[in-house]
Amino acid sequence: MDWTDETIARLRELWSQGLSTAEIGRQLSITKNAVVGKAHRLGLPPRPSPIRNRKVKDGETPSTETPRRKPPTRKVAAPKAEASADLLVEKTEAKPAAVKADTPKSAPAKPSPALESVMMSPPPRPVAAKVDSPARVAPVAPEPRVPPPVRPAPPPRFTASIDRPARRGPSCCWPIGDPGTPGFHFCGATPLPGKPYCAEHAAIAYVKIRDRRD
DNA sequence: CCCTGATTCGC
DNA sequence: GCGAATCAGG
Repeated sequence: MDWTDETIARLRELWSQGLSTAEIGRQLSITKNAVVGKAHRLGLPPRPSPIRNRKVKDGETPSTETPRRKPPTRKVAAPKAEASADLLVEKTEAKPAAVKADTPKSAPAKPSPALESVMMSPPPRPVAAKVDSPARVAPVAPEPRVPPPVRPAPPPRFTASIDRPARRGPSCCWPIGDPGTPGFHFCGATPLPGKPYCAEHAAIAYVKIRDRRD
């Protein structure tokens, strides 16, 4: 994976948006492992893990709770046939679980799974018109759809850090270019009141399905 | 089983 | 530094 500043920026963006690692990976055409790994290396704020923290309480009794970690049976690649009889099994290195005090980070309000699903799942990309469903005529919907892949969610409290347009305040988040190609950016124009897109892109975004009159 | 993120560790 | 393999919880 070529982690250019561009891709990293997008990773951070998607990560901050609360997308799942798998979802980010799909958009970046990489595996979720790569996403998570890179995110950690970048020091991105960890998001609520599905698994419980091995220990959140500092005053726990290690008597019964021993960091029983399964011996990592790495078998990623065929090991070299260097079998030195000298080195025997004797390196039983027990690694105590890191008992670092959890950082008091206030939990960011993350969008509901259902909500983010509804705004992420069916993304007929306005960009990179890839046709995977030939039968995409018009599912019936009296209300304006939100096809753009990027979330129309309100901008997070992060005024900086992420690749927000230079100008502050609301900006059109219509994606310009294909997410995954250099030069990708958001429109950034002044959006319509109450809309995440500018007038130009809102017209595209909120396409009326009832275009077809039969 | 599916999903999720976290961690490890060979490369 | 990278990420597949693996772990582990829901």
